Formats: sequence, structure tokens, C-alpha cells
Amino acid sequence: MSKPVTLKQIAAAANTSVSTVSMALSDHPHISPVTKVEIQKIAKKMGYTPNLIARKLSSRKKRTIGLVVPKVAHPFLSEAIEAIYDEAHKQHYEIFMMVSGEDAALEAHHIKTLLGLQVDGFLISVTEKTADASPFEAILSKTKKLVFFDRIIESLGCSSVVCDDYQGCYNLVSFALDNGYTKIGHIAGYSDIYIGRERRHGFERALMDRNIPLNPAWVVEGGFDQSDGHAGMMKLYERGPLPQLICTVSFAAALGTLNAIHELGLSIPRDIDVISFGDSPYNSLMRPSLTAAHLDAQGIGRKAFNLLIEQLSHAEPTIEKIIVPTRLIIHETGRLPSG
Amino acid sequence: MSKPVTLKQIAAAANTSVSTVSMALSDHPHISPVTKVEIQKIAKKMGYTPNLIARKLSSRKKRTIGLVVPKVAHPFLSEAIEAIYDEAHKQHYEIFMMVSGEDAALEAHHIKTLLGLQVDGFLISVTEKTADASPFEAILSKTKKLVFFDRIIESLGCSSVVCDDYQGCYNLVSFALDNGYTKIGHIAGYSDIYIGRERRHGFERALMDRNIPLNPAWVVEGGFDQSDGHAGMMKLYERGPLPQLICTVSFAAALGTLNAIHELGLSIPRDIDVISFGDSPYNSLMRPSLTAAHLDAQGIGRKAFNLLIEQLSHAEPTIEKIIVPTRLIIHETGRLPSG
DNA sequence: CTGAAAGCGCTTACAG
DNA sequence: CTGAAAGCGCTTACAG
Repeated sequence: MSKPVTLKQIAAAANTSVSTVSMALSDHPHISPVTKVEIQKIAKKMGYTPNLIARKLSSRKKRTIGLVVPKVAHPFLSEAIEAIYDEAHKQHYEIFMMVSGEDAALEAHHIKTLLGLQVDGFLISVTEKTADASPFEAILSKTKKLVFFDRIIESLGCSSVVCDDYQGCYNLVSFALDNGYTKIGHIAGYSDIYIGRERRHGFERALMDRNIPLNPAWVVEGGFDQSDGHAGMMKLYERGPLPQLICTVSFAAALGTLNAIHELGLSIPRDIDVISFGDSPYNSLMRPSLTAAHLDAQGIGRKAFNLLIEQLSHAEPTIEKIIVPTRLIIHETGRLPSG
Repeated sequence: MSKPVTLKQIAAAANTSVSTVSMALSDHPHISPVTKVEIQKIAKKMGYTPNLIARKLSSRKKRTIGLVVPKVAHPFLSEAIEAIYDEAHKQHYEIFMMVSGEDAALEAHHIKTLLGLQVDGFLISVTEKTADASPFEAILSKTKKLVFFDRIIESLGCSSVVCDDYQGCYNLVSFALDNGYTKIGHIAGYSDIYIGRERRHGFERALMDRNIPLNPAWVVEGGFDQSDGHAGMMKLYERGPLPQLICTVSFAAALGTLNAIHELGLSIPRDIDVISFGDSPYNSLMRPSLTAAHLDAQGIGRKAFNLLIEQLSHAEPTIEKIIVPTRLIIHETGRLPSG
């Protein structure tokens, strides 16, 4: 490493002091235009790159926020992350992102690191397994701001931005009911996870509101992944008479469900039909394409960032929960009840 | 912000000096076990979190690498990013990631920021539009290490990790040829972009090696996105007699091509068939599922990281280019030539 | 084994 | 308008 150029060296070259150079380079009003131009020219010629680490240490403002996510290669999260980065750049903030890999211990470790990196605030989407709230309490106890997005910890009473799991699933199932379906099942997530519970409630409420009995044998919990959808479908099949239609808790679960349907030699919509909470850009290319509730990942990312920035300006902690509606995407499925 | 606890405060509480506390906390051999335990206990009780910014400034080792990517919500990149983060964590490195959003000016700006953040080295996948090599030369001129992955700048003669675009496309097209196809078209990227050129060469060479004439009317360049695939297919249709099969330059382009085929009322494989350079987890769910060349995004990310780390240990710059083979995924398409 | 001191590269009052 | 000085919180030789 050839040593980088420092203010000191520029000061020597310009025959002036470090503080003058510092002020000149940051366009401080106390410095005369002439010397400013002069110094800036010299700095450029010497190939000066300010040491941001030193700047962060000595100045009050950090303009950095810590982002902790469970995954990156994930249809929802990758979009939310991109939106957060974009929004941060527009507002001249830096993002330090850490990836927990669905590992709660690693998540806690990353929070500690980010705290050490002196971020102004946190944007966090928790692990599937996060149970211990103490890492988050540590953030709050240092009076740093924290906004959860998508995956939250309810017990903490923090600000958060989530999609409307309950209403979105309610609307999705209602669409099928409006089209004449009555026997509807649910391949669900876990009820001890917020989004799983909310979606399931939406499903149940849609049936209740139309006085349609809920058949417990048609509801199976198991997770949010493709393999969980596959396992769920297999379990429903084993249990006996199938419902007419299944609402899956995620798009990935829908894919697994479709795979299972395929393997079982069943056909859609004759034997069974599928609608999905969660959409994908690939959906419209699939045969059949699935009627689905679309989550606004970018909107959630943007809103989470802006909510955090807003809270940064208030000294007293305020709690705000933003619920972003889902959008019903009507495709081929969910429309033709099989007699 | 309640001020964070510092070494100074711990030293006061422990009735000792800052340097002793510093050494005790970092388990330095010069400190007696008794005081170490004592100090560590006090530090814990006071809720000490080391200021990593200060540590980075005063110590030689940074163990931080800068990652610059054009996008995050991208099937290949999101996987590569995740693998890089994972590998970095395993080797106790931190990643500072910046997203250029396919904007070359922003990319240059991010590089400057990362340089200011004193990263040890760079992992970069360039923008589609990156033409000016000077930001990268600036990195090299500061004798920092730089490894390109996936999207590279050839003229720079840098270390890089890419997939085998040429051979992968060659193998993919050869598969169709082996199955009896002879009239094959190519919806290509751009030839002024490395991957576009390489894939096109692979396509052409596969035909040449079997003495099959190349019909220039069946090759259309236009880009790598879904919309480009759609436009490409439309253009081919307008030009007159279609080939039997089209090899697309990317999976996204394949999706666009399929959409266009659908709109045109054509059927697969009767009227036209499609194979794709680039795969997707959704592929197997599609009807038809596409025979495709699979890119090992995780492998490329991991190899790029490890190559950079290896180079960090050598003082003299060494140039190494790693080419990761693609894997042929045989699905429904590319197998049944229509008479 | 412990501590005083210098230094990392910058910013920011404070004098002049 | 310019500069000397203190300080950000740590690490690292160097004495003792």
C-alpha cells in the first residue's frame, strides 16, 4: 500500500495549515475563495481521497444506517434491499448491510458490530428463529433508533413497516369465494411467527364472514419455503378428500404445492386449484399463472428507510407502525370451481 | 444519544490505564490473567462496545472489503452477493457493499467512497454501461487489489472470475444440434459487452463445427432483459421464416421471448422452440420448462472472494482469471425438432 | 506485568 | 480570513 495522501501533506504542499486545508476542501465559508480554489487544485493534483474513517471518528454526523437481513437471494428481500440502498443514496446516507443467514446468533453479533461501527440507526428484518429480544433492546438502550420491516418482533413495541398480511390474505381468499369456491384449504406458515399467524387469520376470517365452515383437516402448518409447500400438499392428499382450492402462505410454498400436484398426477383446476399469498415476476409465465396477493417490497423498503430517517430527527422515541396494503393480482387460478 | 462507554471510562472504573484496558480486552499476552478477568468483567458490566471506527483508524488491519454491484434484485447477483457475504463472515472479513444501479457515474462515486473507507480490496461487477476505466485504474494506482466477477472490464487486465460464457453457450446449442435441430437463431445481448460477445461466439462456433450455415437474419442483438427478449422475438417474426429453435442470451430474455411467442399465437415446439443461457429456480415450474445452461452464482461469488483474499497476501500484483464452467440443465425444450 | 506517550487523519471551536 | 490546539477512541511501540 502506497500511503494515501493526507491533509497534512496537502498543507505542506500549499504552504498552509491542516485546518485551512480541511475547511477549504469542505467549502467552509471562513476560507477565501482564492485559497479555496488554490487548495482544491493542489488536492486534486495530489490525488487526495479523504479518509472517511477519520472523518467519521472526529465529526458528529455519521449519516450511516445499519441494515440487517436474514437473506439476500430472496425475491422479497432482494427488492427491499435494493430500494433501501437507492433511497439511502438519494438522501446521502450510507448503508452498512449485514446478512444473518437466518441465524439468530449471527444476527445478534452483526448488531453488535454495527453498534461498534457507530451507525445512526437500524433497519432490521429478523431471522425466522429470532426469539431473544435482548440484542434489539441493547440498541434501544443506547437510544439508537430501530425500525423493523417485513419480519418484526411484536413484543418489542418498535416502529415497523409490514405488508397487510391479514387483509391481503382475506382479500385473496374472498376472491375465490366470490368465484364460487366453498371448500378451501390453507398451506400455512407457522402460527408462532407473526406473518404466518396474520395470514392464517385472514384466511379464516374470510370464510367466517360468509358462514362457510372451516375444515381443520384442510389447514396444514409447516413453513414458508418451497419444500414446505410440497410437504403440505402431500399431507393434505394423505388426509383424504381434498378441498377444491388451496391458498398458500407464500409464493415459494405455492411452487412446492404445484410440484406436488404435478407429481400426484392431479390437474388444475379440475382436481384442485391454487392461489398464492405472494407473487413473483415469473408468475405470469407459469401455466397456470396464479392469482395472488402482491407484496410491495420496494415500497416497504422505502417506507422503512424514510420512517427511520424521520425518527432520527426526533429526540424522544416515537412508535409508528406502517401497514402497506397488498395488491390482488388476478391470473388464471382461483376462478373456476370444479363443480 | 447517550454517549457510549469508552476505554477511558473503564480505565477510571478499574483504576488502571487506557492501554492496559485496551490490551486486556484484546487478550494481549502482556497482561496478567487476573487483571484481564477483572477488566473484562468491568467492561461487560458497563456495557462496553468497542468503537470500531476508532479501531480501524488506529490499527493497521482493516479486514474489510468493498463490494460494488449494479443491482441486488437480480437472480444471479443476489446469489453471488449472498455467497460473498457468507464467505467473508467465515473468514472474519467485513463487507461494505454499494449498489450502482447500472449507473456508471454512481459506480465511480462508490469506488471513491470505498477507497475513503479504507477497504483492503475490491470485488466489482460492473455496470452495463461502464466504459471509462479510470475509476478502476485509480484503485490499482493506490496498489489496492481488485477482482472483477461476472461482469468484467477486459482491457484492464485484472484478476477476474467469470462463468464460461463461450463454452456454456457452445454446449447448450450443441445439445439442440445433437437432437436434430439445424435451423437455430440467437437472441443475443450486445457484442460490445464481454458476456454478450462470448455467448454469441459459442453459439456461432457450435454451428460452424457441424458445418451448419449461420443465417444472419436469425441473429438479433438487443440486450439482456425480458423486454429485450420480447423485442428480439418480434423482430425475428417480422423478418420472415422463423428458425426452428432460438437460443436466448439470458433467462430473462427467454421469458420475454416466451411472452412474445404466446402473443403471436405460436406454439412450442411445433412452431418454434426455445433454450436459454441462464437458468432459474422457477424454470422447472414453467410449461414448458427450458433446457438451459446453469450459472453457478454462488461458486463465482465464493471464488471471487477467495481470489481477492489470496491476492491480499501477495505484495506484487498477480493476475489470475478463473473461468467457472456452466452446467447443462436438460428440461423439456430443445429436444423435439418440428419436422 | 503496567503505564505514559505518540499517533491514526480528520473536524471544530477558539484565538488572532 | 488563517492557524494552533484539542479531541474523536482506539492501538502500539517504548519505558519502566
